Amino acid sequence: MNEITPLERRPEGGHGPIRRTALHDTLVSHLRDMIIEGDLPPGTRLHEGQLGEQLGVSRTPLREAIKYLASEGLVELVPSRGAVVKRFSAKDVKDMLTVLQALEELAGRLACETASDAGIAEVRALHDEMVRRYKAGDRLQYYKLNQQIHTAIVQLSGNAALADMHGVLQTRLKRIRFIGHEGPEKWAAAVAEHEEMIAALEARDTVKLSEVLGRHLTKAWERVRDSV
Amino acid sequence: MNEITPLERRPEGGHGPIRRTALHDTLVSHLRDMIIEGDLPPGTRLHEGQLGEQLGVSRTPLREAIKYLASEGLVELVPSRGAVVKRFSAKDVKDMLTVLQALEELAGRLACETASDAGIAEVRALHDEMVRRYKAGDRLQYYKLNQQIHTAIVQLSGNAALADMHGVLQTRLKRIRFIGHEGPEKWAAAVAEHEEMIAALEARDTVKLSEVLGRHLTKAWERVRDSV
DNA sequence: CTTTTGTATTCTGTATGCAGCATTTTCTGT
DNA sequence: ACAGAAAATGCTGCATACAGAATACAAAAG
Repeated sequence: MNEITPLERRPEGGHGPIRRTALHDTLVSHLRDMIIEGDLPPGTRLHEGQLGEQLGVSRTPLREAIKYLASEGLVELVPSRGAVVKRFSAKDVKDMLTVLQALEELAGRLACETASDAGIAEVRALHDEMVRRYKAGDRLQYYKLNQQIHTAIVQLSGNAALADMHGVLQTRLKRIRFIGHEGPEKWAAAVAEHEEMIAALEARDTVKLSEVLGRHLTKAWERVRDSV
Repeated sequence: MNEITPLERRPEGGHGPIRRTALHDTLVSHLRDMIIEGDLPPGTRLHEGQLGEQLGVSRTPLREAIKYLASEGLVELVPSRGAVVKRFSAKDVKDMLTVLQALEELAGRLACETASDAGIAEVRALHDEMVRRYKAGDRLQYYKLNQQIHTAIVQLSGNAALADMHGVLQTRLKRIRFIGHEGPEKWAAAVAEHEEMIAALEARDTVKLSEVLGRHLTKAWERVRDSV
């Protein structure tokens, strides 16, 4: 929950090739973060004038970013009334996890078949780092690495469409997972599942990996169900 | 391949509750159709000034619609150069079909478990209508009903997220399927597969339905692979 | 004849302005 | 005092205007 701060514009006296990062992209990710991190809770009306002023941007690019997010499913467009941050019911979350499960099972299968050894090693590295963060009790970094690992496995599948769909759902769920702070024993269980995942991946055990990924998400539902 | 025509604005003297359909939605579907039907072939730059004039709309709502479609994956945003209609490689199409297959298998499973008898009857009705069109040799209507049936089955699953993801992929593939005109024997095979699908659904045979849907999409790849 | 550089044009990116709808507040009649 | 209507306010939706970047073209140099 941060303060709403103006967007960082590119430094005026910056040297080097003045890499003009498109405002559109910046705005989109900024708004996305604001929604995920709870600065804009579900149900909030996105007030164009006000929000634009806070971010230091005029209404036009802001509106374009909002339309983009609407297509992504993070906000809802109400005719003549602007945009509202979408609210997900418990069933919505469960449904999303069900689909995510199917997607990750597929990703696991494909990854075992097509991933390079180097790619698998990278995932292993992420995993080891995550375990370190877990042991250090660093929840935020653990959470981020956790997401990265799932994303990385999906990337290993080499299927762009799969990565797309997975990314959309992952984003929609980020907010939920962000608030879902499970207790120590569930947390330990989650880490253990991850350990199994990596082992299966390294052994290229298609069936096993698929199974663990599926189980992992079934449990994920139990871990977040009360937070919704 | 139609001419580019101005958007239909709502009739001036329309009676009844003047249902103000938002221009945004109209524009989005219009552009979507133009891309699917090939009026805007892959690689085409979406020229804001020109396109806006042809459609009778100013640049602002047009740009918003384009951003929306970009998020949907139909167009690509190139910084400082506007938007380009996305081009899908053969691998892209195959990847999309792979994911679609996983999603439809899931949908089939869920539909068998949760669909109402009335819902199944509706799908059956669509199917019968489709067979009629097939026998009449009406390709366009056959094609549309075909898509509707798949969408309907996904709807029966009662999983909104699943329907979303399926819809996005379905839309991206529409253009490919639109051009893919398979020969009579493959067409007949597709219809036969559909018949199996409906039968499995009516019998609520989870395994069978899942299997047929999967097989159907494997064959779909063979049917369109040459069109890509 | 080829290549390079300067200039002009075109298009995108952003800001602002105006009109219409929604909502809220205020006024009037009972 | 309360209900209904009318006015006023605020916001969205769309159009237009302006500034900066990219490209195309042309002229000049090698």
